[in-house]
Amino acid sequence: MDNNKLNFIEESGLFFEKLGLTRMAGRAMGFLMICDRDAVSFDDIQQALGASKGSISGTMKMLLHSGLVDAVSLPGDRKTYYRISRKRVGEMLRSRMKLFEAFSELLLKGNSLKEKTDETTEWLDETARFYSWIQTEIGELIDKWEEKNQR
Amino acid sequence: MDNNKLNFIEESGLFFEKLGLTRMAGRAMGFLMICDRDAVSFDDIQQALGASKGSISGTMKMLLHSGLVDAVSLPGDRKTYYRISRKRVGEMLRSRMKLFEAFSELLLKGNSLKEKTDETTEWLDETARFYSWIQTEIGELIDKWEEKNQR
DNA sequence: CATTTGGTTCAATAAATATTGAACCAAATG
DNA sequence: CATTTGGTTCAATATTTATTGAACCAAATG
Repeated sequence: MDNNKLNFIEESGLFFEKLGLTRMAGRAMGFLMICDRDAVSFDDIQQALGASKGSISGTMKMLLHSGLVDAVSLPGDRKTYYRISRKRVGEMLRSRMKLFEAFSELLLKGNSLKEKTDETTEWLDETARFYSWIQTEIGELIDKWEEKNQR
Repeated sequence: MDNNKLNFIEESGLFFEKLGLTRMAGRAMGFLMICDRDAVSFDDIQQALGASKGSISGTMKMLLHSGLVDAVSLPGDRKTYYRISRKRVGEMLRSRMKLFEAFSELLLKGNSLKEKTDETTEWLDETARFYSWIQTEIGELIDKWEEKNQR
């Protein structure tokens, strides 16, 4: 494969690793992005990434589970093909928003354990309100985008 | 220490671990949140978390570097004290927005490597525009919050 | 019903990361 | 200027996580 493409795949690996996926999953995403094939088989991916079957099997399962990738099957073909999920663009971010709500809750729980009222109390409270608020607002932004970019 | 507090500290450890910090750094954040002391010394933290000096040293350095924690010094006292950063609430999120811009750029780079125009091309383009757009919008939301919650 | 295909599973291993603990250092104190 | 304090540094170790590869399995094919 073209060297630029190989570099891109590695770059993608490192990027998704920063988001908490494995490097291999990030590579697979990178490959799916640029491979110029509509549906990519297990074998194609294994070849392209030069990894073991076991590793690809685990990787694709986690990408499917996380919703980043869809499986596609074709009639008269036992292989499973993979492609980047075609669900609405904001879905990925929407699911990340759950973390914000969880953060907000953690902060409130922290506050409830405090025995003194001080500047930290205030910080905990404001930060909790901030994350809870902005998570809702971001949800609305996502809706707005999706309405405008209707399928 | 109270058992609820110890549990909270562990919970905080796990939460921040999900965000990509170390568990120990998350524990330190948890402790700083609920310790009911304005300034907490290295030694206090080490005691509370039952870890080695080396581990606490590295942990506090990374929390300082990431901007989550501030160092405080007191006149006539050589110790360094630590507390949760008092910078504006949205700063933490604002810095995360750089990831969105980076994601957008990764997607565009991917697109530039494609040789065919297909549904993936479209996805890459729309998703890149989405993340770039929403990152700006979120920046504005943060501004709005900070204006309303003026210090 | 034997063989091939398209994987999955899992124990072993490799690689990456976090933690310890001892040695060390600079600044403050006696 | 010797000692104490408040750490830092770093090699060794422990822990966690990812990857391999061989054994395995079910469904499709011959």
